[in-house]
Amino acid sequence: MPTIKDVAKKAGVSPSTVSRVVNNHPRISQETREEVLQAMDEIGYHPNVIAQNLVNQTTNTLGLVMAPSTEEAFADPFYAEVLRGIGSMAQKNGYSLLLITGDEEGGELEATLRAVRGKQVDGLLLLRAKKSDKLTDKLNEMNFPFVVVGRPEEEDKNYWVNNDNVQSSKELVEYLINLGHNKIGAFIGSEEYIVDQDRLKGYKLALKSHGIDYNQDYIVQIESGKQEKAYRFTKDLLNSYPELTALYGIDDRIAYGAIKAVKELGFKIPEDIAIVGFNNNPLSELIEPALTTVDINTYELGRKATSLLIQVITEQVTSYCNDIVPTDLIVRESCGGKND
Amino acid sequence: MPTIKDVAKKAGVSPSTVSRVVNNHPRISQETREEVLQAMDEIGYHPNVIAQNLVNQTTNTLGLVMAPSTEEAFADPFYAEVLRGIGSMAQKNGYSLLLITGDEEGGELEATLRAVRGKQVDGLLLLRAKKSDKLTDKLNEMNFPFVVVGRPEEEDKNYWVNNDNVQSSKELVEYLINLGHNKIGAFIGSEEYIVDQDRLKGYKLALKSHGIDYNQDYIVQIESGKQEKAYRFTKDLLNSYPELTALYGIDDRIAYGAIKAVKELGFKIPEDIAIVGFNNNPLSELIEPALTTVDINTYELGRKATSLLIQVITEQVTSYCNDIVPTDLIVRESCGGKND
DNA sequence: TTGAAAGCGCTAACAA
DNA sequence: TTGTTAGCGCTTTCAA
Repeated sequence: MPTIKDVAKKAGVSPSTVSRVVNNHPRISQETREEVLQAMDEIGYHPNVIAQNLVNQTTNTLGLVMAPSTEEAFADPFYAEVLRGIGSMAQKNGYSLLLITGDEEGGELEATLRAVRGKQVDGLLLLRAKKSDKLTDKLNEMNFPFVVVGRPEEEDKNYWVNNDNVQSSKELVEYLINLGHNKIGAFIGSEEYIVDQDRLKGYKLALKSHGIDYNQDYIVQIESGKQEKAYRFTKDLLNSYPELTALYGIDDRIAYGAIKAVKELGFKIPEDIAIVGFNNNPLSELIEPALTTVDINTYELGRKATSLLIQVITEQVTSYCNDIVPTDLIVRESCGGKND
Repeated sequence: MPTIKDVAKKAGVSPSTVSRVVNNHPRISQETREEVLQAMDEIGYHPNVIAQNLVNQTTNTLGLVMAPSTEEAFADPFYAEVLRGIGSMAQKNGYSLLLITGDEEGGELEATLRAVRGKQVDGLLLLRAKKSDKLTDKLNEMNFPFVVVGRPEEEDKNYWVNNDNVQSSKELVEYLINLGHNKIGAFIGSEEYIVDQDRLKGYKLALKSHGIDYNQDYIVQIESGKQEKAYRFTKDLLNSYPELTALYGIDDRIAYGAIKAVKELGFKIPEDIAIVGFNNNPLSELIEPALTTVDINTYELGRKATSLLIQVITEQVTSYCNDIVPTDLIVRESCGGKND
């Protein structure tokens, strides 16, 4: 592989001159520029990016931290969609993407620190924020640029991009309430995840603002995406609390499990039981009944997060800020009320 | 950020000694090793990976070439799943993953060459092979290590990992034939993609071996994943050829579109029309009726491809070879015949 | 406008 | 077992 020296020799100039034409340095004569370009072309020269990275102390690469494990990560359409957005924006700005995953629970912390300390990335995108996150603490301590996709615990000590989960969850539940439901079972994720807690908060707010008492018994904890569990839990829940007329799944896939269970129990959807989900999984319009859910605009989330990160890296933004991506209530058939 | 020199100074040794303990060089006394380790710890030293890469002329990074554009790529669960497999194997062997995508049609060629020439990756994984692929030609010319996921045109001039699409497609169609179908409409992708042509070949072989005439009119070209189109094309197809009793989608998502159309036309599945898909999309067991399809073991495909690539890079394998990952026919409800 | 020289942080002969 | 030295391929100051 030819180096900058080879080009220099061929063109009869110094390596620094070649470097200048490679980097479009302005103060260089048209003549030499052309000679050098020709020489580069003739011997098939391409700059060694690693060497550039070393001397420039920058890599034009963004790290993508997927929590908690690759295995789960890619199985979730949320990731696929947010990756689309990230990829599109990164590319547009000339950044590469380095995937960072951990092999075990929490393994991504080590992997991430290695990439950061090893100077392999200029900044990080953290997908899915945990409530107490050692990684964010550590990164802040190191003063390393990163953007959280989701709302971090310390809202004003981080850059982040998120949906307004509280508000959209509230709207979703109010939609149910307006349809006449006031006993609504809900499957919510672990306390560890902020998204889940935000959505639960929205649920509570909706009840409150309509003067409906919150009943802890109607809330079932579940890991997001665990359809099989949702299926079983739904049966348990409806057996224990036959007064329920609606079910709220923290994730569309949870709702699918619920739908299956409800049908098997012989109830009709939406006549006997209304069901809503969250995230607008592509399948939700195909399933029967088509699921009423919230579209969280995942693609846009990815784009905005990436754009913000690049601004942070290039110091176009210097004080903590965030961006809220709007959501859309997608009314389909699982609650009736299509005309609402 | 402390460098190797700082550690050397602190520990009272030379930089090369520090380098040796970092790299677990054997010939080093226990004493100095410990002193150095302690010094590293005290000043918080971590090797600069970029500098290591430059001097070692290797990056421990695999490039992932996603064709044709990020946007489409991540929307397909195939990618998500194959990424899982790749990620798992890469991690296990200490390799990082660099995502390479193009911003326009064919843009990934440029992006890939830049990464290769820039020495950013040690090898490449090409996802989804095109029939005439400039990239593979170019890479072979440069003698750069890569593995194709899918079957490349020149089978014995590349390393590749694939499913036996011809055979599994044949089995799928034979399954339909055994159920009594002999007029089977099929939605197949562009001629450009080898996967699609292989599956079409399997379709033809199945008919032939059962003495059924092949009817070109029953074959509709479609881009894989285009559910909306499949929906429209299905209506057209069934209107034009009411004699059809079964539909074959090159991709489960195509089948979803077909299912929707068939239902709307008032036909029953599987009683009036049987439907099969391909790829075993996670949604296929949820849709109604649950879709009979072929599981292509995408995760394993990713793992095997990565493993092979690493072998090629480390020169454990030096002559062209390939690996076939077995598929499984997944019989669900969309054709009846559950007991077959 | 161009070149010489130093240096980014690391590794590896070679010598001691 | 350890240190000295050169060099990976590039950029950039400084001087011309």
